[in-house]
Parts: sequence; C-alpha cells; structure tokens
Amino acid sequence: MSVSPSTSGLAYEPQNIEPKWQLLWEKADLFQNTPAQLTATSTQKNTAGRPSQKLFHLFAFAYPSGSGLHVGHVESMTALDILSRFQRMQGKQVYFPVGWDAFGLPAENYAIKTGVPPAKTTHDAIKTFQTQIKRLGISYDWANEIATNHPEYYKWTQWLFLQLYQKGLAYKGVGMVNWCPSCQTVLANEQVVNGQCERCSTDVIQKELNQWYFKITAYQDELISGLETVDWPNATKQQQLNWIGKKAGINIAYQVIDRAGQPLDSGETITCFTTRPDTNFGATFLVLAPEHTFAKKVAAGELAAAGVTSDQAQKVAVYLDSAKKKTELERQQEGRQKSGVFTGAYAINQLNNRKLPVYISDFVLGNFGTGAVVGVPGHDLRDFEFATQFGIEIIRVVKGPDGDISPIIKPNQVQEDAGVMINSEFLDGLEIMAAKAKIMDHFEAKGWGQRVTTYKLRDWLISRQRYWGAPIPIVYDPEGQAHPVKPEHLPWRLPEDVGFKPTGESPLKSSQEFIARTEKLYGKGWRPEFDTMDTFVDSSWYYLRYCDSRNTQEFASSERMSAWLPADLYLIGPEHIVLHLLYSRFFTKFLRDEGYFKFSEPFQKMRHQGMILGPDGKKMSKSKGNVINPDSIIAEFGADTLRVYEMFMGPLEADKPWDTRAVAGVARFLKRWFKAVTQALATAPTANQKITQSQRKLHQTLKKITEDLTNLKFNTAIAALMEFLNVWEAAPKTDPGFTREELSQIIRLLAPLAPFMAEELWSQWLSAADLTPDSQAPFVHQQSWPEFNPDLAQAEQVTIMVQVNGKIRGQFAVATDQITADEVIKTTAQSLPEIQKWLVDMSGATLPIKKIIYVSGRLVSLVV
RNA sequence: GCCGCGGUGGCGGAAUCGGUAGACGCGUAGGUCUCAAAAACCUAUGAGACUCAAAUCUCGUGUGGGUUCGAUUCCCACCCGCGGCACCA
Repeated sequence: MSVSPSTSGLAYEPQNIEPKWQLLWEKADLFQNTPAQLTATSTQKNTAGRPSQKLFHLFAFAYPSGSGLHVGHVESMTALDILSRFQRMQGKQVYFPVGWDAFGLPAENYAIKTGVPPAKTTHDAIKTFQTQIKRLGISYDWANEIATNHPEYYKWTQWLFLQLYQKGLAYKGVGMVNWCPSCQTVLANEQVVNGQCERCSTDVIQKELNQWYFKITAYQDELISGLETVDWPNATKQQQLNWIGKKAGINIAYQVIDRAGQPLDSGETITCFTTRPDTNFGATFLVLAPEHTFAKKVAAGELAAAGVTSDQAQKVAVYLDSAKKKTELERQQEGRQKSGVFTGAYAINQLNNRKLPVYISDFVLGNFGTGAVVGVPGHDLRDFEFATQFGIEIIRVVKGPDGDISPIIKPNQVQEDAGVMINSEFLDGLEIMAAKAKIMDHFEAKGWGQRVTTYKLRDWLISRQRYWGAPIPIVYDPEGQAHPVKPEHLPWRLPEDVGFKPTGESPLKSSQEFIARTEKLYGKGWRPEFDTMDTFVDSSWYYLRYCDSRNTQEFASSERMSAWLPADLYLIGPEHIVLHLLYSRFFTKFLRDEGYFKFSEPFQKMRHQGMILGPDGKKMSKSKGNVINPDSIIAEFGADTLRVYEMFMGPLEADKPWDTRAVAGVARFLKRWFKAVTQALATAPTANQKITQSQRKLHQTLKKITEDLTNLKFNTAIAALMEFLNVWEAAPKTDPGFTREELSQIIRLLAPLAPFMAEELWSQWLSAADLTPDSQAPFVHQQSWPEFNPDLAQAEQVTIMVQVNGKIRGQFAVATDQITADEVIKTTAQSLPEIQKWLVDMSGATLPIKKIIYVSGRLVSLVV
C-alpha cells in the first residue's frame, strides 16, 4: 500500500493529521485478527524479523451507555494502547481486543420510559463509542469485537449455565433474597450497598423466593489460595479475602432441657458457632436468628416439652413476624439498639451445667455460622449490650490488661481480644489463644462440639426479573420440574414481543412467542423460565470468548485459550473487586476442572486505574455540571493531546482532578516537538562526529522511557520527553544537530504516546530523504523500538555533594569514569574552601575528622 | 469498630535497597514582540533572614518521639483524608 507524504509544512494541525492517518490505518487493517495468528511463540517472527512473544492486554469491558465515552474510559484505553504499541515495537505479538457489556438495566429503564427497544438503544450507543474510540487512535482488534447481547455470544453464556447445571453447580433454591421494589428484581448480596439497591438507591427488602444460584462456594478455598499466585494490588487481594471471610471456630451443640433440667426426649439441640470457645465458662444465654428453625418451632407451639408456654409461643410469633417485615435499612438504623424475645426454653452448658435461657433477636444473622450464637456478655460487646438490656447475668472470665478482675458493668470493661483466663476451672491462668486450643480439644473429646470453618461468601444468586439479559436456558414440564434447554435450541433467544411496563413479574411472561416456542419444542403445558441472568454472568467469561470470538462450534477452542490466557495485564476500575473478579475466577476454575484449559487464574497481572475527577475535585456527574467531554477536547486540541494529557495527569492508579489549563500545556509541548522535528529534518546531517549534550540526553531519555513504559509510569515518561525537548531546544547554535538516524529514534520514541503525530512525522522523515514507505511495514507503529546506547546514556560528569555533620555544605564535579577513585574524592571534598570553614572551631583551630563516608557517585559525608 | 490506601510548594505531581527534597507541567510575577490584545518566546518562582549585589545562613515532606554521619524514605505513638466491610459471633 502507499502512504502519501505530507506537504503541510511546519505547523502542527491535529485536525488535519488525525483523520487522515485514522483512515489509512483502517484501510491497512493494522493489528487486526491477532488471535488467529497464534502458533508457537518461539518461531513466530514479526515484520522486523525478531522473535515474537504473545501478550494479552485486557481492557475492562465497557457498558455502552447513552452518554458516550467518558474521560475515564479514555484514560484506561490509552494506557493499554500505549503499552500495546510499545510492546509491538519491541517485537511482541499483542492481542488488544474490544467488546461490549451490552445487557443491563439502563437500556431497559430507558425502554420503560420511551418505548424504544433496548436492542436499538444499545446498538446506537455502541456505534457512538466505536466512532469515539477510533478517533482516539486506540489500536483495538476490531475484527474480534464482541457484544454480550449478540445471540452468538449469549448462546455460550447459556451453554456455560448448562455446564454448571449438569455438574450441580447451578441450582434452584428457596431462600431469603434481596428484592429491590423499584427495579422489581432480586439482587445479589454484592449488589446491595448500605441496605440499598446499588443501581437506584431504593431500600432493599427481604423476600423468600425460589431462584437460581451458582454454587461459587464450591470454590471458596481455591478462591483464597489462588490469590497467592497472581500479581494484583495487595489491597484488592485483601478485599477479596474479606469478602470470602474465612474463619476458623467451633460448632458447639447445646442440649435443650425440660423443666426438670433433663435433655428433651427428642434430643433437640441448638448448635452455636463461635470463634471464642475459650470464654465459654462465661456463657449465660443463647440467641437465635429469627430465621432459625428452632425459633419457628417455638412460634408454632411445638416446644411445650421444653416448658414453652402458649403465651411465650405467641410472643415469639409476633416478634418473628415483625422481624421479617423490617427492611435491611430499618435494621441498620436501629444501630446497636437490640430488640429480642425470650422463648421460655433453656439449654444446658455442659462445661459447668449452667442453664442458658434461649432468646431470639435479629442482631443474630440467619445466614452466618449456624444462625445461633452463645452469649458471653463479659467478652463480646454485642452480647454485653443484649445482656444489659434483658437483665442477664454477666460473668468475667478474662482478666483485663490492667489486672482488672472486678465485675463487668461498663462497656469499656468488655475485654474482647487479649488477656488471661479466670473463673474457668482448667483454663485459669492460660492466655486466651492457648485456652482456645485447649477447650476446643476438650469439646471435641467430649463430643460436645466440632471444629469448623465458616465463610461469609454466599452462593451467587443469578435470577433477575428483568428483560434485557440472557434468558436462563431452563424449561419446566407440566409438573413444574426443571429441564435444561436442549443444546440444539441454543441460543435460547430473548423474545422481542414483550411489554416494558414494570409489573413485579418477569417481562418475558408477556411474550406469546416465548411460551409458544417452548410448547412447540417441548410439548403442551411446558413453560420457559421467565427470568434472565444477572449481567455479571455475561461479563465474567468474556475474556475467554475474546480468544476465539467467531467460533461457532465452541465457546472458544482450548488451543486458543491456552495460547493467550491468562491475560498479561488487566486494567479495570477498583469498583469491580468483589463482583466481576470473583465471578470470573470462579468460572475459570470451573472450566479448568471441565478440562478446557490448564490455567487456574484468568488475570495474571491486574492494575486499577484511578478515577478522573471534575475540575472541582469532585466525581464527575451531569447534575454537578463538571463533566469533561472527550469529544470537545479532541475538537479543540486533537486526540494526541487528550491522550498525552490524561497520561501526564499523574500516576495511573491515582484519582486525579481535571485541569483545563494543563491540557493547553500538553498541547504546547506537542506543538514544540512537531516544530523541532520538522525543522531538524530539513538540515539533518548524515553523521555526527562530536558527542553533544543533546545526544546524551536523547539516549538517557530512550533509556528512561523504555523503563517507565514497562512499569506503567506514563506520567514520568512524558516528563522525561519534556525534559529532553527542553535540552534540545536550548542546544547551542553551533551544535551540528541530530542525524537522520537520531531523528528516526526521536519520532519512534513518541509513537506509542502520540500515534497520529508520530505517524505524520514518520512520513515526513521518509519524504525528507526521498524514501518510499516499506511495503511490509509502511507505518511508524510497525517499526522497531529505538534502542539506547549505554555509553551515551551515561552522564559525562557527576556532582558529588559534600556534607559536614549531615548538612550539605558544598559540592564538586567529577568525571563519571573517576567516581571509583575514593581517596582522591575524599581528599578533594575536604580541601574545598567552603568546606574548610566548617572544619575549624570558633578559635580557628582545625577539628579532627572522626569519620568520612563516601557514597559512590553521590556524596561525601564528613563527621567532626 | 475492622481491613486497606494515602498526607510533599498556590495547584497536579517527582524523588523512597536512607544520600542534592520539590523533576515535569500548571499558575503567578517581570520582560521581549505588538498601536493594543492574544499567541509565542525569555527570566524568576518552597518559606524566611541578611545584603546595593554576589554570596551565605535558618526552617521546611500531617503531628510528636526514636534509630543514623545523614530520614519524605526505617521504627514507635498519634492526627487527618479517602476506599471497602460492618450487630459476621
């Protein structure tokens, strides 16, 4: 192909340059369809003839919202694009795919408001995003673009569901679920924020429903241990660990007793989970969650044998009813105020034969541990609060750190984490950790308890009573029995004849076609599952599909997945730490167990980009009017300026406010660079005899940029380029200037960061020498990365600082090759006149030097 | 309350196997060009003291201690901000 050299002269005009190269790159199919070119990494050669190595750079799937590309998208896309271009120039084979997390609520809510089908809204939004991204010069592999709402994609989402179903890892179950009255759908635990719906901030209520779950808990231990093998930010790993919430403790079974203090004939027991069995001599009561089966039995009047009167049973029933009606938010607003009711029943603590009254309170959670706790009010603040409120005895069994052994009457006396046991018979005198081990052994030996590990992680509720998602591929026979949709019926298509008015029921119920289709394929009286899947199901396996996005036989071939995954770099916002990342890891481990590939973690290296804030330092939002639109920045300054500015703002991971004036500073820098190069091209000598300061700076910069880009330190890389330009522009008029070869390096150096301008300068570089573009590699982005010369990258001389008693008092220069002459340098340092005056006392007498420290190439420290 | 991250000029930030604090950019001030303005370019720019000036000195990386010839960097205690979790037994 031919590339026409520019004739536009010296002025930098991004508005002319950028559309031109965008078009030519597109025509040339640059960097397209990479995964098809896999094959053995060691034999593969790129255009420059160097051995190739594969890299998978993953940008977090974007939701195609109607408001278009956000400057935050620009930040992370640009960072990955720079890295991709940089690595390609270094001979790596880089796969940098693009796709859309296209199912989801906003499009459906828009449909409810306007009647416009979500498919249309989504399609239009994607078009807008595509145009904006191409204008930015992001070198995506568009040939492998995917969208989760496409039947060829969600066919495999459904396939994945069925695989899980066949292995018993997708199941339907009844349970208390989070229900958003506004979105009219259930939510996963992960989608409830402060008792409110993550999307619309409506108070979430609890409902008992029969829903579909994925058994993520089957992998809970591996989800913990796998974190040790990946290169992720520590904070992220920590948060995942907290979410999984693994805890070691013991389940203790307390026998329920009758009025005479004898175990019930039914052998009824209440099992409590505790991590602090060491304090069990201080136990004075038991508390059950309202959902506990024993609580229900009491309410139903089934525990008369335990001495529960009908009056007490009645009170319990009332309490259970009121607890059920409370929203998550009401429960939180009560704060530490505790409600509860005595059941009338007692259990026995076999350690000391103490009778423990059994209470019910909603501060005990039904879904953690066993839903029942043993109350030790002296050493647990919640138990203390409950005991004081209900007048229950408090026993001290741990001595305070100050030796306090007085009765516990104030909350600040409640010793929770350290101390020595007292009032605990055979545990007395032991530190709590030792006591814990000893009593657990005791409980197990007696058969009263059993060591257990509990987890906070719950199974993943994936049913959604919404339209715009992948239908759950399940059909029910006339008896209501669930059956998987047959593989030949996939994709199990999302019907189009639905009403969008929220009714509290799944919108798919309104589809005649959906029901007719089910009856036709499966028989009269058969019904489809009307719920769709949580969109996190779609978006938690997309990186697998990327490897083989046009495969019609499989979700992706094993060969391709093994070749490209795990991803070498995943750049994703910190808001996805518990949801998407945990789910993705679960799917990966499951499919590995199914034998599709061998790796266990999908994302080997992950980093989080920070948030770009408005100029006011606050999160951008339409209501605050502080939103920066990338299109308007491109219109004013060009895409290269936008890219370089966003990378220059600060460290990638940090939140940083937008500074409108600083954008102009970056535009100035690019303009100066363009001018410097175009002017130099006109007079460039073919060879340069003398080594100049500018040359040294060039090679130092080449070295620095290579290091910084490798480490994702884009802001300091750009600062180094600016420094280089400052030195270049300040070079003496007598300097011979950079040679053609050096100018080529200077142009290539900028290519990853400012791809359009670099391409323009490259074409000028070629035409200045009457060269025609290489037909195999006509573009600057196909050239090799400039290597630095280590000799030239070294400074000619270094400044040695001289300290006297730790304070800087002078300095001198030394040739770089002389810095190992320790004795000479130490002597020179002492002989400096400005140092001499610090080496004498008030009377002028020379002070003895006690110690001389020389830090090679940096400083001499004199101690007197 | 628990877990994690952070605190450096007027602003964004740079420098942490301990070794010139403030790179680079923004802003500001003065200047060149211009009838004028913008743009562009040049110079200065942490605070303070002293000086005609040059030079020099003192202070300075959230606070208070410590280790060291030397601390933004390491240790201890605390304060503040941000993110996450939260009546999790």
